[in-house]
Amino acid sequence: VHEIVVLALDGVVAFDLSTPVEVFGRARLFDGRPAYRVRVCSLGEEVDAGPFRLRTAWGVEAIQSADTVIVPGVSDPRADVPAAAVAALQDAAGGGARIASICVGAFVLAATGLLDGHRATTHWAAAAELARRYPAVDVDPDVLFVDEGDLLSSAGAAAGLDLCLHLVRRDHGAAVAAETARVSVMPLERDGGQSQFIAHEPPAPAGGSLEPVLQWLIENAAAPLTLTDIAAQASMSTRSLNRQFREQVGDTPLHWLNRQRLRRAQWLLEATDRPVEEVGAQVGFISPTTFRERFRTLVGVSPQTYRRAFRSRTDTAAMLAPIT
DNA sequence: CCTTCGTTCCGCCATG
DNA sequence: CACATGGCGGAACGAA
Repeated sequence: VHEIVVLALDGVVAFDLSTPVEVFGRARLFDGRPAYRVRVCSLGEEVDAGPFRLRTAWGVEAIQSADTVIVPGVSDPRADVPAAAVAALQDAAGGGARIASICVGAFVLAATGLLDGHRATTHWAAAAELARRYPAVDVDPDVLFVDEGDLLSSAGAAAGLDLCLHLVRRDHGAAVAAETARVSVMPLERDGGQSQFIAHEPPAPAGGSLEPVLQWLIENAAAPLTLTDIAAQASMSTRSLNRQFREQVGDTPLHWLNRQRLRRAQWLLEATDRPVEEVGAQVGFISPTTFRERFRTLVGVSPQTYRRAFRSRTDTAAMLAPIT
């Protein structure tokens, strides 16, 4: 059984702590057996969790046998991370364990140096501070979570749910993840719709001569681009562009571009009150109808439903975990 | 839901 | 000859 160990440091945010406990703890395989064994460990006897104290049954040594270590946020991200915790996390990573942070848990992870040279995210309000303190970490504040293979990080509290479900999907497939989401009363759309929430595909498939073009595409996604435009930018023929794209990105140019547009649209639906039609127009869909239809086929629900589902869940999160 | 029209994208092949 | 490019045409797809 896959071993999950959650590291509870003093000041641990209860919401972040319970997210992995609940999600992984509820995940079931097809035959009904638990998909994970979940343990919470701590440095000392008791953990100060703010409004309450927590007694854990395991010490940090539990981390050594973990397949995945989860690092929840702590109430003061600026606080020094205990050396024992740093050492334990470094050992775990050295031993091949997967490590994921939730919310400002990214500060703890960054303190180990493991994030150096990697992309990561954290709670939006703390992103600038993280980037300032750890310049070697490539901080992306605009995404729900980042998957760098064995190093993952998620944004604000609610995004921790997405991250955990993402891991369930990676480990046991979409069906198990969907069932877990259902049991946890998560809106389905976030796990049903594929990887639209993953900010960056895992390690950029090297040899990306198209990399600059991709960057340019992302920046100009709002403009009405045609294949010819893109080919011109890449200074190659449309034929070659199509071929290279398939080889390097594994997708066709326009299909990929639309995915970027939809990702941006999701973000706008989450973060703003702009009307659906406006959002569609702003990310580069000429016709509102087309926008709605494409959104639906890729994400699984209509833009309106998506916004509602997201709002209801972040409200809950904001209520339970007003972080920093 | 259907229909029309333009675009995309890929197999095939010539060319560098 | 191995390899990459790009033009051509048509089937499939997307936009309206």
